[in-house]
Amino acid sequence: MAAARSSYHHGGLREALVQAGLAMSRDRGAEAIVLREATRRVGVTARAAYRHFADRDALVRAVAEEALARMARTIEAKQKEKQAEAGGGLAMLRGVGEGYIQFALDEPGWFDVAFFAMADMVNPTAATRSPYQQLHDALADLVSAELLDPAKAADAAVTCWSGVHGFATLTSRGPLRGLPRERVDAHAERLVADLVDAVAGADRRSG
Amino acid sequence: MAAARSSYHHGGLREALVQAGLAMSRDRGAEAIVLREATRRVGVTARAAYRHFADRDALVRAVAEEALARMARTIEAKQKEKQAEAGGGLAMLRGVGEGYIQFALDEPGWFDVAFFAMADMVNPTAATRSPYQQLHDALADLVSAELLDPAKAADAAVTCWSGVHGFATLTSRGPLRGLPRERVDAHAERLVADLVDAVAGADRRSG
DNA sequence: ACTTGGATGTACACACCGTAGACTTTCGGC
DNA sequence: GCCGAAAGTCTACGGTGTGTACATCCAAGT
Repeated sequence: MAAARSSYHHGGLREALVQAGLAMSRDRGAEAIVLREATRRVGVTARAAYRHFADRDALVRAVAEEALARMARTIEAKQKEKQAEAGGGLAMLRGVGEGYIQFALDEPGWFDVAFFAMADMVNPTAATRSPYQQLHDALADLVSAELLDPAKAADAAVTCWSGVHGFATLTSRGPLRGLPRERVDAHAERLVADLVDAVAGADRRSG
Repeated sequence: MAAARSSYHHGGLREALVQAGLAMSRDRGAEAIVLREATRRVGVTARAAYRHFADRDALVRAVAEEALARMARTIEAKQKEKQAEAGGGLAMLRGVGEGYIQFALDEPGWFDVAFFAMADMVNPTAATRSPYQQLHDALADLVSAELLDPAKAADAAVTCWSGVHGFATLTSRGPLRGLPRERVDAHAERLVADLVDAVAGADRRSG
């Protein structure tokens, strides 16, 4: 069922094409995903792809969903790591931010593709756990722990997402991509700490 | 000299192609810039473009530079507006943030293209005034006014740029693009205020 | 066991894109 | 007025997304 057939019926074309797409986009991002090349790698005619995807864009979206899922896994791992060294809801939120950024830096191409899937991510479409949902869960925990005013949760989400996404974009494929990794990591840690502080420390400061 | 000639020599092909590129990218961003279509609009053979641009990418970069210049003008206008209602260096910094975001929302396509030019923007390449430089100038003013610790200026730049760029990306062409404009504007104002406060208010809070 | 229908791939074709080499027209300086 | 360089044209090649028509395979039903 999973192995490559020697003739005619492939057996798992859709999945194979997504894998090919992941390989292509890993280095040079979403625009490097080309349908014909994907079919070529899999060993099938170009037109065969259209049995599984309406058009190239549908392939890209499928690849994007997989990339997004991997991103979510990176975040989850980061959260576990941080929770171990210093627990609490704040650590979970920091994990989202740092995991988000780490994925963008480690896999800039996939981060670029994943952004496509984020477009439909806010709605409950995706069954997979998404970074957006991970952010919301972390903020919800903070609300439960009375570290965050429920009325300010939505604003907090926007603030955190914006800061982290902007930093990730600028440093992974943007103008700041030239910076040495250690310097970027230092910036990231401070940035995330500031964001978490601004969001969850608001009650303490201004009441 | 600037008007379109009736035959053979165009007179200002380079500029005309950039204009065509701006028109094409206005709605659908950088990937909508197609070299052949540009030459077609200008009324010239495809190959003619190569007298002025090494390849398509060079065209895109040229368009990006123009888009970036327009962005800078939007920011400048915003700064003048804000400075009138409530002066001070803080108003200048707020102007950068709000102008940046406003441009992204008003001209999402050009914002997308402009990002290409930002890549080479940090270096002193561009003669034109860039948003990055406007940000740095505003922060420098704050340092002069002793509202910002010089040692923290670099961090402040990263924090502001990340927050504003992320928000602009998410709301102009990203997952948050569906939000009604008034809501986005409200978020933007608060976000920028928070950023400015976090950056220039740090001394007051933590000393 | 044999047919049969729907899913899956194939063959071929088309328009469009970026780009290259060789040729032609025009412009500016002597 | 000539002539070299600059600016555009013509033709062509490989690559891409996508459409129409056909071939093949698998599984179910009698």
